[in-house]
Amino acid sequence: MTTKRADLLPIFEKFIPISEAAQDMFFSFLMETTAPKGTILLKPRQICTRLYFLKEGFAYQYRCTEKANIVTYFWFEQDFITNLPSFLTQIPSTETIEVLDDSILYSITYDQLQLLYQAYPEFNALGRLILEHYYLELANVGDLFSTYPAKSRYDKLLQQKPQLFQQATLGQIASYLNISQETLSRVRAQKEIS
Amino acid sequence: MTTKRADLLPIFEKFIPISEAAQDMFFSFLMETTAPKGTILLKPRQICTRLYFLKEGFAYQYRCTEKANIVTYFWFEQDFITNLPSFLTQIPSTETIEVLDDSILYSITYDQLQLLYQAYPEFNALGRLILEHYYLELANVGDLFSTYPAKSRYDKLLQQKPQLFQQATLGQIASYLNISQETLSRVRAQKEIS
DNA sequence: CTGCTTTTTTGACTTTTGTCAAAGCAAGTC
DNA sequence: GACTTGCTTTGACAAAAGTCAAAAAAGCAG
Repeated sequence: MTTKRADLLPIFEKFIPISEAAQDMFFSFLMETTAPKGTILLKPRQICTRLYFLKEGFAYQYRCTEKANIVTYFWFEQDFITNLPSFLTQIPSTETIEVLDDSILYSITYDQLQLLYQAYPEFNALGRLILEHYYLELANVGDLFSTYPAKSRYDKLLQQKPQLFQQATLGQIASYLNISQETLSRVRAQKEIS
Repeated sequence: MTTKRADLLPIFEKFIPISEAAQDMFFSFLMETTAPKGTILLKPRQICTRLYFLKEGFAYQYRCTEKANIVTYFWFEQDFITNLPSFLTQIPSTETIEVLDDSILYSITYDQLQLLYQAYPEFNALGRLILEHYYLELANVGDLFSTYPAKSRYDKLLQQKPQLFQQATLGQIASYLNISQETLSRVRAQKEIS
């Protein structure tokens, strides 16, 4: 499908050029799916076998605890979705990935990716560069959480991911920020005054 | 130096085999340094140009704020030390890396590493695998910080990194856990009773 | 052993955040 | 327009953690 190529190639090329042959193998593996709002991409105790590219839509990840669901990540359009801890190690995930809006996804499996790594060394460079990108992303999230108090965390997130506040509910955002919904509400009210 | 080879090769081989030629290039770049306790490996506003391997010793990273220094990472023997955000992007660091015990370090520069990536594709695979390892490590740290309350964080860290409690002061550990030293002290006292 | 310094603990009090419960708002449906 | 249903805000109170100050304990040098 030419549209998949048109969607993904520019993203790859931002990192590193990929040979025609490698591209062909990659796109022959790539699967397109539509996922209606509420679709679960990964369940707890399940091994994450797919790496998704979110062409269109919105998704999030959460961990179920006795008390509540703790939101741990959000994905927007053009993001690569996967539970990296489970995907990289191929051990069961502790988290759930759920689609929050009707979405269009492209995906390949872990095994297919390993074949690509073996067949085309340049794919290792791409994998490394994309991983570097996600490492920096995660480091950024870590930064967010070392911030104190609640209000500063809110401000930082608002600045870093303004889109989030238009797509997620305040309950989900509060959970992600690791503060109660009530505290988030009060923090926002306070904000308006100053 | 044969000793560097003996120290590092087994670690590489755990991930992926490296050709003789690639090894030769790598070890020709590798520099050995001794760093007495208190040595600063990276200062804020400085670009992190080196990737270190901590053969022997103990080191940590902290961010200076108006109020205090916030500890953000610890490294033990056999760890790779670098400020990845600065090293990967080659933009100035916001953190300080300091050696807490007399240490022996091996290191290569960012530019040397790029030469290795270009000259030997297999190095990309190694880079990717090591990065995967550090991603998982960081995800783990993130996990630690999503834990609430203070006592649970302490328990988790105690379980995950018992060595830490023998090498770092409680003040440093409290800062790393993002709780006050007094709270950490009380949490530990509480622990003894039960 | 003795005095010094550094680290850790304890106490009293304050601030921040969480919890529970109820009320307010908004969007969509009949 | 009235009625669900889901999301957000507000209020009252409780719990957790921070701060400041001082005491106790542990390490070290002479």
